[in-house]
Parts: sequence; C-alpha cells; structure tokens
Amino acid sequence: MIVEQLKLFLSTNTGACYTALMVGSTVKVEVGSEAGTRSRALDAASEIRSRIARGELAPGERVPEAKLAESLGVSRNTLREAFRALSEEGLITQIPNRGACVAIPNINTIIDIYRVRRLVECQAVTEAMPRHPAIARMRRAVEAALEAQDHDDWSRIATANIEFHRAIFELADSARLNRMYAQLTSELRLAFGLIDDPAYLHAPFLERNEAILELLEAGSTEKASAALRDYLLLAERILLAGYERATTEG
Amino acid sequence: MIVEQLKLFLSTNTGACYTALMVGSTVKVEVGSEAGTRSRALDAASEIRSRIARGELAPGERVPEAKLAESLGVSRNTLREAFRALSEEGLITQIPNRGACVAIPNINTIIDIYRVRRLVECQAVTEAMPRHPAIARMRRAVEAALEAQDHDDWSRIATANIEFHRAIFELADSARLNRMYAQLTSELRLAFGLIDDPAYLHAPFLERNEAILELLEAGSTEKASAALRDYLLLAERILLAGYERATTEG
DNA sequence: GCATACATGATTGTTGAACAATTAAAACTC
DNA sequence: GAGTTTTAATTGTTCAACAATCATGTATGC
Repeated sequence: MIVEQLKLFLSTNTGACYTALMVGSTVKVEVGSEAGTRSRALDAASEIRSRIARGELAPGERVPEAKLAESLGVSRNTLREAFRALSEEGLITQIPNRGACVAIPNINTIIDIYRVRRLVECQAVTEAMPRHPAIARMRRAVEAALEAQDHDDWSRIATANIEFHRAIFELADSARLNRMYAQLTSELRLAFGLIDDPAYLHAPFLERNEAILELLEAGSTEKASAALRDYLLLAERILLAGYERATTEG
Repeated sequence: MIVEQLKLFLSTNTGACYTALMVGSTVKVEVGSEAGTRSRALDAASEIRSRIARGELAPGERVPEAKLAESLGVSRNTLREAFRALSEEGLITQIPNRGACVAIPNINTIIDIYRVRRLVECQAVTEAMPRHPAIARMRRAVEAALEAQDHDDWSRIATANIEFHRAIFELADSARLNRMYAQLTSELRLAFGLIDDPAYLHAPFLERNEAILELLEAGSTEKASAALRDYLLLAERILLAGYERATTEG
C-alpha cells in the first residue's frame, strides 16, 4: 500500500513523525506537531540551554547530576539523555567519572572555529551561484541589523550577524555544513558571553557585511570572498583579545 | 599549587585522565592508560561498531534495546549510552518511540558528503603549506596502497585510501574538520559495504592519488586541487551508481 | 478481497532505588 | 605548608517497574 510504503520511507529517512492517510486519490502527509514529539529529555535539554544562555549556568561550572535532575524535575537517567544532546552541541563537556560542566570556550577552540569559517565561508562565497536563495537571506539579515542598530539593540544585531553568516554557509548547499555552523555558533555564543561589551564585538561589522553582500550581489565573488576573509581575521582578533581580557581579569 | 592548577587546566581542556605529581622540582604528568578509562558503555559501542563492520548488523536493521543489551551483557540504560556515541558517529539512527536502527546511507547523504569533501579537501590542498607534515602521511598512504595492490588486498587499499584523504583534511590544521572527516568516513563505510565489488570502488584511484600527491609535492597546489576535484567527482559518480545498483537489486 | 477499527503484544522513554567505583574534599600528621 | 589518610560526594551502572507509543494481529463491514 502506498501509504504504508510512504510511512516506511519517511520514517527511515527522517526522524520526524508523520501522519499519512488517503484523501480521495491523494496521499496527505502531515508533519507531527513539535509538541507531540517532545520528550522529557529534550525538554530538559532546552531548559539547560536556556539557563546557559541566561548566564545562570556559567562556562566551566560543574553541573552535578542529582541536583540538576531534581531542579528540572526529571530522573537522573533522563538528565543524562539530555546531556547527550547538549554534549553534541558542544554546550556541555562530560568528563568520565568527573561529571559534566558547561563548556569553556578556550583559545584553541576559537582559533579552530575561525579557521574553519575562513575555509568554508570564503570558499562558499567564491563558488556561490548567482541569485542563490541564501543571498536574499543575507540581505534580510543586513537590513535587520541596520534596523536594530537604530535602536542600539545589540542582542538583535548579534543575532542578525549570526544569521548573515548562516546564510553564507548555506551558499554551499550542504546540510552537514549547516549543522556544523549551528554547532560552532553555539560555542561562539559562549565566548561572546564572556565579553561584556557587545557593541565592541559587533559594531565594526555592519558595514563590512553590507560591503560583502553588495560585492556578491554584483557577481564579484572573488572580491566578496577576499573582503569576507579580512572580516573573519578581524573578527577573530577582536574576539581573542576580548576573551583574553575577560579571562585574565576574571 | 602548580600541581593542582595543572590538573585543573588539563581536566578542563581535555577529557583525558592525568596523574600529576611533583618529582623534585619537576611536575611529572602521566596520561591515564586507555584501559583504565574505558567504560562499559564505550565497550558496548565498540562491539556494536564491530558488528556493523562485520555485517552482522545490516544497514536499516532494527536493533531492539532489550535483546541487544542482553546480547552484550549490559543493562538497557548502558546500551542507550552506547547508542549515544554511535548516533554521534552516524552509525546508528534513533527515531523517537521507534527505536534504533543501523543507519542507511542514502543518496542525499552521499551527495552531501562529496559536496563537503570537494569544498574542504580542494581548498585545503589549494592553501596547503609547503612541507606540511600531512603531505608525508599522504605519501605513506600511497605507498601502503601500492603495496596492498600487489597482494590484491582490497581492504587494505580501501583503508590506505581513506588515510590518504584524512591527511588531506589534516592539511587544513583544524581539529573540527578532522573530526568531521572521521564521521563522514564512518558513514561512507556503510555505503561502501553495500557494494560487493571493492576493486571496482577503489582500483581506479591509486594512480590518481599518486598524481595528486606529486603535484602537491612539487608545489603546484592549484593543479593538485583541480586533479582532486576531478577525482572526487568521479568517486562520487562511481559510488552513487554502485549504490543504486545495490539498492535496486537487493 | 480490501479497508477500517479494535485488541494484543512488543518496545521505548522514564522513574526510582541501589550499589560499586571514582573523584573531591576534609581531616590528620609531620 | 606539604603529604597522607579518611570521609563525603558524585558518577556509571544495574535492576525492576510502569506509562506511553508503536507494530502486529484479528474481527468486522462494505
């Protein structure tokens, strides 16, 4: 039966829940609602993620299982399942027999992240297809950042900046690289969080993003790539310097 | 105390176990033995990995927890911990409420892997530093493959080929990209396993690897990169064609 | 014969208690 | 203050149990 085959195909190739049924001569497929597929472990992971983002759990902070499990209202086994997702994202570091702690961004990690970004982002821009849909997303991110700048809303500027670079990764048309970007921004956010001057971090780059975008829109991919390379080298330098000041004075 | 600070530094930045102690005026650091840090969950993961590699667990095969846990002599919770590592490697797919199965390499995954490889490997070669240590590793892999060819030992040829490309990733000097390579080769091995003619898969590439290497050793990085690109496009085509035959006839 | 609904069985996700092993912290000694 | 021993805390694992979910089998209607 087509419905059964479709269910099997979809369940094998994705992790999502689907409802498939015949409606006349059409197979109607509905994606299961997000709420219906949530597990307690994933909810716990989300809550931990939020606590990290809010600074309630600080980089390097030990998170004892029993205490945290009780605080979240789940069992310790379930918390370990949650740690699994967070560990994959790089937000949590688990050391055998010593427990879990919030990841500390370290200098090697930051350097590595920027090295990867230069390789991937610059090459993605060099090889970008004209009128690739991601270019429009870059444009929207630039406009969002400019609007947020008018309000001195640095949190929104930071988010728009991350979206801009996500779109650059998406130029490469690779799900795997997109997942990588998601992970490395999780880790970068930890580093950003250590620096208490977001304007210093993000302000120098609005005009640069716009210049890169305009070169790209004009089809000058090599020039856009070179400008992006300069951008990333500068961003790395600023983050490393800020990180060093934050961890030295702290 | 320097010993305590060193322990803290090491434990925060790596997952390894260290013993640090003062010996005279020198701090002596010993890395904990591998055997001492093994956990039951990691042992279970290794055994599952081996079973997959030996074909005892086939792509797409459901692996019910209770049965497998009993077969491995661990509890179900421990098995779920093992699944965690394997899921991160892409060897296992876990679907909520449906259980775990051995990952099925699918066409989209293979295409994505080769897209990523072209972006990363070709750029790594283009920007390779002269006399980078990874170039020597490429040379050793080529020699190992040629020797294995004399014995028609296709398993060793496949391994040497994977080592050759690992070394190319290492040209980029990024731990993150090296980890990515480890994961994508795990997934590629699943696809290779579906094709029952290893000679067909690997034989065409020995001479190409050697040509790429010689261009690189001669400092012609752009030519090496172009040759690598051709290689990867051909390898993708051969794998996709073989995969399609295997999954159509199967 | 096919489609649908319901019942049954199998499996997963979670809970909680327990215990061995490991690590961290405190106490003690020199 | 440094080193050693003891104690406490925590992690990794096991087990049993149960609710929830899914898969499979059976019965019924068209």
